[in-house]
Amino acid sequence: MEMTEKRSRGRPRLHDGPTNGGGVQTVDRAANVLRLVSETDGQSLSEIAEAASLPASTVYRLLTTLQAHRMVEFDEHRQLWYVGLETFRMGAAYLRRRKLAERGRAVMRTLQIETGETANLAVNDDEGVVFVSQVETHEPIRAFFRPGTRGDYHSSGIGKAILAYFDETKVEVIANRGLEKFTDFTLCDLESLKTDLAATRQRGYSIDNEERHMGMRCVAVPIFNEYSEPIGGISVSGPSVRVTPEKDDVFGPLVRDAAQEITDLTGGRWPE
Amino acid sequence: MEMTEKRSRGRPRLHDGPTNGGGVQTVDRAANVLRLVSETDGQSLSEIAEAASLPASTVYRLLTTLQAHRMVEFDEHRQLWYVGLETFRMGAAYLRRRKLAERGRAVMRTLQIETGETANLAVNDDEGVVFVSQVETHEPIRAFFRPGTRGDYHSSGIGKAILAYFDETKVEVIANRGLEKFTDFTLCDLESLKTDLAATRQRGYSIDNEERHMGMRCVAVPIFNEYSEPIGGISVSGPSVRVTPEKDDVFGPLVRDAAQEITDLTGGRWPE
DNA sequence: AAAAATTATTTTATTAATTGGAAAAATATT
DNA sequence: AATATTTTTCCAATTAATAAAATAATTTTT
Repeated sequence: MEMTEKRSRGRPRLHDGPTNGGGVQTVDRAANVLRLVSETDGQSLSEIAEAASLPASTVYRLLTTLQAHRMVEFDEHRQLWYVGLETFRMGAAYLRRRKLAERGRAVMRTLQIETGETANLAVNDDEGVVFVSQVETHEPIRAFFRPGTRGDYHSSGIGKAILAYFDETKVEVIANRGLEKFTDFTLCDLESLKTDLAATRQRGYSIDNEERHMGMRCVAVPIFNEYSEPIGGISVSGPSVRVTPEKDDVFGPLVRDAAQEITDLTGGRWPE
Repeated sequence: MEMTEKRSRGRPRLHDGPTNGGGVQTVDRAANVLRLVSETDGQSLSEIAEAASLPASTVYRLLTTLQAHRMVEFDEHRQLWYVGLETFRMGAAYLRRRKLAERGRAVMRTLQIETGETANLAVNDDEGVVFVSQVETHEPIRAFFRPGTRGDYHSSGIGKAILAYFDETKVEVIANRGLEKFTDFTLCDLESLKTDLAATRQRGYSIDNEERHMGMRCVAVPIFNEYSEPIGGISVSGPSVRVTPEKDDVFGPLVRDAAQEITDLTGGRWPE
């Protein structure tokens, strides 16, 4: 299909991507500080200043400004800075947009019960996938991701499910950025990755066979938007002693049905 | 056991609250813009500029700076701005430690004073509820739980408040594990339990009418997570001579307001 | 078809606002 | 007691953000 003639009003940008040079320094710094605060569980002013390579007085003013917006909070007791409720509130709007997590929740609960294992939902951006929601199994040994956790495309079940529906060139671009090795089974070269993606398309679901964490397997399927582009995916994950290769062709179709349902619920279109 | 009057290091602040006037204007504006973008489902530059009462060129530069951090994204098709994945990611850290007990503490103190009775906070796990925090009444006769105490779903006020918002099938699964009898009033069969849960949903709070300990009553309301799933609850409990049925429709709404406030503070969403 | 209106983006002169060093005020450490 | 940290405030220097205006595209009106 042709490009959907995306015609902007107004004067077009010189540089197509996000503005690289022409940013507002102060906001740039504030965003960095906010990210630093969100990445740790409580940090002192001096630690943040150190990490941001900025004078403490500057960081202090940025933090108090963000605090006025409740985007960060300060624990008087421990004298540490944390990310605030308002940042969470604004971020939650991201999920509301497609209502992916919201609408997917019921489907994931069903999937969790059907398989007995933990169900996960993640969305993609340029960098990789971000886990957004999880319905946990009741088994004592379980796969656990915090919401907001990042994962690479090549080393996660959902990531590989998405890659399988990307252009070949895009896959190559991602591979050229480097394929980090996490376990003995991680696919670290373009060749074996491509083979795996072809197999994924063939069988209709991807398999992460201890490629990110030893002893953990998962089965995943992508979710598509209205242009049949993959925008995320769901998976069922658990310890390899329970999520065995023998179960793949039971779990696979279940995950696939769930992904189709979520795609449907969010106004997406399944490819052909 | 008052505030552990923890003194800050460093020079003390003049104005104790969050800095109101002394913020960084640019960051202040950027935070406003981000909030505006997050509050609507796609806005054009001029709409945002209008809402922010700022010149379009200024807002443009703020937006592109936030875009470089992936905190907002721009839909080329529709020419509209949306919240970005990175805002979600950073906000998700707010839930890392939900700090339910910590954040609920102030609300519980208020509830204790309003009712004069002991306020309790519990969270659910697979087996039942676990009491994690308590603000005790000053009355000599009081309900006491040691933090970490477990309670069954069917025989505690908070447990029943939570059950009332579980799937019916999940309730049945729990009932099938057996409903232990503690007093003459304990609900030991699925039928009467279901009736009670329906009444709970109806009135907006659950009542434990000497169902666990003779002579003890309590009124409870659940606390919800961001998907409106119950993750715990709070209650007011005391001897049935003081916590009489006549007081239920005074205590009920008070507990409910408190639960709503804690839900809000911890990033949860009240169902519909 | 041409003109006018609308919208987004870039450029640039102006100056308001940010900055960061240093001092102050408290606690922590030796 | 003395010294070292840490947070917060203050302030003069000047950087960096601002907003108006220009530009370039599109859409609507004439």
